[in-house]
Amino acid sequence: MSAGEQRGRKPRADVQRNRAALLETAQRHFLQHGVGTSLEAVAKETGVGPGTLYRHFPTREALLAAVLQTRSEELVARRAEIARLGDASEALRQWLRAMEEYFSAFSGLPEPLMAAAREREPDNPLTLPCDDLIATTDERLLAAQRAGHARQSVKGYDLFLAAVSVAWISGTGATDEESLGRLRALIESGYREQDDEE
Amino acid sequence: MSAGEQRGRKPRADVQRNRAALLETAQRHFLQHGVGTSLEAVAKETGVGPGTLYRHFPTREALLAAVLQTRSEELVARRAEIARLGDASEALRQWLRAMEEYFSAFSGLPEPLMAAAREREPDNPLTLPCDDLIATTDERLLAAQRAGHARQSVKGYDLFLAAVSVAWISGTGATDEESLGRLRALIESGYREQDDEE
DNA sequence: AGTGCATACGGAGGCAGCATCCGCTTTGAT
DNA sequence: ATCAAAGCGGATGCTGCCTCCGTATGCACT
Repeated sequence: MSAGEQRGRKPRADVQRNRAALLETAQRHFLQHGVGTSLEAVAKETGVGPGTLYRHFPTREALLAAVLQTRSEELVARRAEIARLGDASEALRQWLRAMEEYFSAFSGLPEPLMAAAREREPDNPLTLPCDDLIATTDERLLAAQRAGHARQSVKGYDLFLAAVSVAWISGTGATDEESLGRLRALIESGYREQDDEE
Repeated sequence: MSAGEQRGRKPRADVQRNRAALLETAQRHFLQHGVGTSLEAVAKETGVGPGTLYRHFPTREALLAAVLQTRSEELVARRAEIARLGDASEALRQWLRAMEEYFSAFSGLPEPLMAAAREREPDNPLTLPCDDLIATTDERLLAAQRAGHARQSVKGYDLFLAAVSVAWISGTGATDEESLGRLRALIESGYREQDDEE
């Protein structure tokens, strides 16, 4: 299945192999050293030349997007689960948390993510995920607002920004989990409708 | 005045001249290109060698701290004004805003600032300002809490983090002033005591 | 199996920025 | 005018980015 049009020749075997190996190494390096890790080092450790890396992934963002693919799919799955929740308020809370975790996958991820949100050039492979996330946030927020659980003055983009912020702070490593928890609570009590006590 | 002990020789004239010129150029470059600007370029444009720059300011952080000196003094002055305000709630609001503006002086400033807050090594010249700001935030928050204007569960450090976050987002340039305003409002309604309506 | 060709590889190399070191100049004191 | 200390600045080595092109590799066809 899958191949819509593999006109002519069958793709070479080493291409897939190298691509997979590069993704593997890149993920490790992103995890250990953040998104700013040396691409040259990734290539070397994979056992390929820099040229091969750059042919497969022309920019750092492209490599990043490819490495994030798995996590993106997880997030989409989680979104579907969350959408089925009855409690709109709880759904919104969980969705914000899911986004935050996604943004915290690698240290320094929020920067290129926000850069992608800034420049509306569609050649940035991180732009598409972003748009999608903002749209989903809007959906969950609207549902919560309809249920009277969230202030009308808040916009989905605001909560997206809040989630990115918390992820950014988390990535700086300057803050313990306790402070992060209080920050999340602060944001939550910021967007909640006041009569929404439980 | 000033010179407590200028034992032996009078300091050379070119030292002060170069230092001032470097600060001037550096401020311009930080403003235009953010805190990551090329130090080599700063030196070249000032008309001195790289060695001279690094002798005066051993690290990027040292240069940054020196350039921020003026703004730090302004912030201290503003803090004194704010401390004189009768309304503790308004004082807290203004102080948070003042911090945020300080952090937004140059694009990318929040990163090294948080890094300074993380590593407790005192050789980082940005650490001291940070500590001071957090302490002041605590003072303003405590006053607001005593007046019943802020939730007891909030800590000064949380609001410090919130201010840094907004500055960071602002620095990414991905967000218009309107969204930033809503984000500030969200934070404010997050730390305010609910019965504090006006 | 052997041949030919498209495709992909990889490393050399140019570029930019960081940070250091050391021979030489400038400066203030005598 | 002279001297020594203090400061200067550029040459230098290093790391990382990214490109280009000669070469090796794997697929298809015989």
